[in-house]
Amino acid sequence: MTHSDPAVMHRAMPDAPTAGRARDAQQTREQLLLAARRRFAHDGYSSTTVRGIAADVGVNVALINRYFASKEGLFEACLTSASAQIVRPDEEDVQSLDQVISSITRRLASSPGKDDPLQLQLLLMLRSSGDDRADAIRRTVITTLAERMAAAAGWSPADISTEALVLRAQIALATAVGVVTLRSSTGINPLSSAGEEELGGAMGEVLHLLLSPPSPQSGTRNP
Amino acid sequence: MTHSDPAVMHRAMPDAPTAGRARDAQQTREQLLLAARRRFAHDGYSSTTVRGIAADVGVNVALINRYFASKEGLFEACLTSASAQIVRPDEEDVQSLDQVISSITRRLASSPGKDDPLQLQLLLMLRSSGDDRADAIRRTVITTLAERMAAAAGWSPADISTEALVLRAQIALATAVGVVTLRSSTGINPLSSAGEEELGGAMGEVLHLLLSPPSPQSGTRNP
DNA sequence: TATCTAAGTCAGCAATTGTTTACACGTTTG
DNA sequence: CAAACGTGTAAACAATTGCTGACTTAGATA
Repeated sequence: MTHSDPAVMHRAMPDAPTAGRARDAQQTREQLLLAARRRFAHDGYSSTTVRGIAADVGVNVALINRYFASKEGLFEACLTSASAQIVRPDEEDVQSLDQVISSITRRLASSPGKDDPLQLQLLLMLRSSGDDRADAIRRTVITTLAERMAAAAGWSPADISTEALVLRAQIALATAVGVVTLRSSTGINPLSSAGEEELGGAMGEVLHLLLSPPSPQSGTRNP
Repeated sequence: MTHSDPAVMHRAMPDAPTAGRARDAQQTREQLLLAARRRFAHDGYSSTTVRGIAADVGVNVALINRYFASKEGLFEACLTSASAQIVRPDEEDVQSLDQVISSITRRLASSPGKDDPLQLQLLLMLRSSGDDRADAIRRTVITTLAERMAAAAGWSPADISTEALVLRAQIALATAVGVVTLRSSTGINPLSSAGEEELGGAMGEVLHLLLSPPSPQSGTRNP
């Protein structure tokens, strides 16, 4: 069980060679954040080592503790960073249902690789470090994401008759989570090799079924 | 190849001293297996420590290496054990679709706790130790499980026209995986606190949509 | 140019973890 | 009963991990 170098499995070269300055704290900080997010999302918290992250970027391990105080702090920074991207304030307004669904299906089926932002962030939100504060962030993001989907489906906190949509939105989100998980964790086929055509089609059906208002003739049925 | 007793009761508390003999290797072996499966499924591979497992059972750590050679061996034993239960040979024949769906929804919505066999095994199949052999087992189990669902939906390896059902079955399985993951990992509501009524209802809709043959008017589709 | 601050490196510590070896206890059997 | 074997324990080893303090170097400034 002697692993040679775990770093080579993830990255071949240091991150974006954005040659600005030779010593740019801001840049290496973001490089560390990027590498950490990838490793945390893909390998989980405890399997990820700070030495591995530092090696990905090509800097010394001590920088992680300098910039993020601890491994836990780096993980939390990853969560808040991903949170800020996944639930953008400028999209606070309710999107249309078809918009939301097509966005999810498209970004979900884009590529089995883990470098798609949405897929990476979804995976990241499933990882737990055991820390209470980090877990709170994860819960908030997941809940907010589901509520946004529910809102697009017609849910309103005031209207009690639409309350069931929150649960249905969370199930819809769970479907996306499950698909991403199965595709990234186990590379089973045909799920992992499915293109946007097949996967997006079936996913669209499911999302429409769950989120479309329970009125007659709902959604597209595509056999 | 030691078959575990099918009538084994899952205990909620860490280790109930089933009074048989003071020193029963077979029994402590199974206790270790049980405790390991819980910890691996809930915490993942690398977060789980052999000392913790041994402490759950109340024995010395060295016994793990004695009975399972290594932590990796214990994990593999958990996988094969769960595999033997989740894909039982006596259910090799194709079940009816409604049977499969109701079974999944019922066992999935039973309890948010992680001690339900199906939920525990699904979580276990998502955990990776990095070992190739263990990953192969995981893939086989997931694939077989999805193919069983697809077969219940009418898939036949010979009939090329039913090929799409495999992908749809894997998406259905992904939904179950996602629900279990979200319920166990993040305790978000209302998903985590949803009873068999609400959760089973929506899950049944999704599974029927994905697995019902695309013929006219299939099943109940109205919430 | 000389200097000062920030950016980064280096070596090592303390704790944890998987694993092994030697030993003790209890059960069976001659 | 006593030897023999199986079951379990205790202590320690080697490797890894997160983290720290002292040191070095690059880049800006006076």
